[in-house]
Amino acid sequence: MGITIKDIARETGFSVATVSRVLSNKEGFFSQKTATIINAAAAKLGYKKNMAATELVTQKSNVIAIIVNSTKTNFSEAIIDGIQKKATEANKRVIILYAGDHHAQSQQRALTTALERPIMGILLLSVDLFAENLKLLKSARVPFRFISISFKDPTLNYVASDDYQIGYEATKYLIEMGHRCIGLAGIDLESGAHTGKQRLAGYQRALLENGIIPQKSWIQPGNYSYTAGEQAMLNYHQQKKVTAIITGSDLVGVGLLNQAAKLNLNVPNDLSIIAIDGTYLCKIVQPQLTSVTQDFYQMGYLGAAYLINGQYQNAFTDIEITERQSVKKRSL
Amino acid sequence: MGITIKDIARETGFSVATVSRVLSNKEGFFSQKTATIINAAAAKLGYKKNMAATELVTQKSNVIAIIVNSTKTNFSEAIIDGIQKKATEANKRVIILYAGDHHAQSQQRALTTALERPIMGILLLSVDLFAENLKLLKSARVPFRFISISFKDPTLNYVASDDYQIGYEATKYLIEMGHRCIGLAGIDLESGAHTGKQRLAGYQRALLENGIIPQKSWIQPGNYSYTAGEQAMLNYHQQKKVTAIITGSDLVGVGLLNQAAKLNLNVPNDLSIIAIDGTYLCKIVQPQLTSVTQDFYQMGYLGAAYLINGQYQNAFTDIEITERQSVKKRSL
DNA sequence: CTGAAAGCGCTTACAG
DNA sequence: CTGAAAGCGCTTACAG
Repeated sequence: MGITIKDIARETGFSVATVSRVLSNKEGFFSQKTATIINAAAAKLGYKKNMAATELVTQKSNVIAIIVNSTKTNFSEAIIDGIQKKATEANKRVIILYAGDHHAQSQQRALTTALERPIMGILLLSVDLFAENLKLLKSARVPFRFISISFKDPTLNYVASDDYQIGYEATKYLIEMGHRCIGLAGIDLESGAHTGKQRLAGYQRALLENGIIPQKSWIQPGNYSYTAGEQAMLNYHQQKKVTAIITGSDLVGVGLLNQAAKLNLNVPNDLSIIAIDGTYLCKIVQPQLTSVTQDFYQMGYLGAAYLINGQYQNAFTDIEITERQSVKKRSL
Repeated sequence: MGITIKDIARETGFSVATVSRVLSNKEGFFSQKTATIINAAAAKLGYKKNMAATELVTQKSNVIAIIVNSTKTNFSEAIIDGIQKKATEANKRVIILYAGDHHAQSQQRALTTALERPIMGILLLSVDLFAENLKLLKSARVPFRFISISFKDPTLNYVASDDYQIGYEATKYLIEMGHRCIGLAGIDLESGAHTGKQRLAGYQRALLENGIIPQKSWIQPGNYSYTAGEQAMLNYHQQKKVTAIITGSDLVGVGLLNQAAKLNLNVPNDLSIIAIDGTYLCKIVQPQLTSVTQDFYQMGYLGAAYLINGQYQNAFTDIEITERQSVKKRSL
């Protein structure tokens, strides 16, 4: 596949060993003079190192594999930017594999693609692995770490927001804004990750602390999608109880918002919404969605750093409430 | 890095040659009986083939590298899905590289990451390469193809929509809806790709065919972004001339829509909008955006097919007008 | 400072 | 049907 060090050796008269040394910059093992000659020849011939060969002999790789869902998780981009930043600083490469929209088979394909070549580690962006795929991943001797979702299982490492805190803060904020009947919509309570359950726990805690008894009907679980938001709104509308809703993602928030409009409900006058995530989606809808904003860039950066440094502890990144236009103070 | 065929050879008593043959399924070169033994051993030891080694010796690769912009091109997902589909059918792997937000350096990093290992080809998703990076790409002996943008340069292959046709159809549609003063916003006229220029040409053609003289002020170029849409709307508002606008992307359309709302303009009553792209964004805003819808999935599928088959012609994929809520018929 | 040689994990003519 | 051997593009002790 093109020019090799052998070609350069032939061209310059040096041995492949020497060529290899200057091309991989083994300081002290060559004179400046021969370096100049060899580099010139490399440039002239358009040499490109075959990293696969290097990885084969050195038995280590400098590539990080990211596995992402192809589902509409509009925040993966920020996470990836954070990873790239850290990777660049540490002189690592990153490749991305698509795991499809929560299908066992495409998950497996992505995993296999990553595992069947030398990589230094795997970062999984909010992909909730099927049991057999988790087993596959564990059986490989490759470090890995989840980003943006967390687990109870102590053998699984992650960098994520503190989802308990997210549920707690969102609820507390709405209570401070005068709401007492507060919905929680679009979170996944069935998943292997305990993201949804944690948010629910934080939500319940905040309610109880303020003397509010959580009602079962206030909770409309879902899979974090736009349609989950639409469906939840339909259900809330039948009950006519809640005055404010926390949505499991921005997309759930937008679905809910648009369904509310169809039902002739005005947000925030008739109904307040706070979305969890805080990506650009919150800013491009009308009214703009108030959100619990997660620091996705930081998640990516930290996740990459831990992977690169071989650190195995978990970490939480910061969250904050970003006030926009979808929550209204309710006078009692 | 884990179990190798040598380990399996030792375990089973066969030579590495035989192990290799059954593991890579060279039909006719082994008995069913030894296959059973070897496969069992491989499963037991948790063997994972090192494809990098295979690629080194066979001098060919089955991985397709996709290079994408990290910019908010919300349609890349559909393209990638199409590519994955074809790749899976042809038993190829795909890896994705992020080229950042139009920075020469991160483009180069993505390109290098792809080129410094064996790959069968490169697919570039709407990435407008800097001159030096295009040169780098051409100097490698790797087939490549652009997707979703087209070029004049005959050495560059692409699969895209016919942008002339897009400009033409969008304009014709608005004229049929009774509009005569029609804006074109957020398209890039400077880029190396001729996407923007083609759309402009189609637009002008449709205007002229209907006896309308194109006005320079009707054209507000930009970089296909949300902010380009906001800015364009501000400019149009000062002029108060156009009654309908074609936007270079869905995101431009949304930016324009929201800016219009800030200016107390009602879409579609005061102003009609048709967006080019037609991704889910058009459906999650209010009012929903009418669009010239591109078939991104098909672009990806076809692009991958051509790359895999070594076909070098260009191709156009279908477009269609999808009517939603942002264009209103204007009675004359 | 430089070269010859061994070896990373795999495949594949060649011989049997 | 199976094995010994050479080789893909690189790196790195070892010797000089």
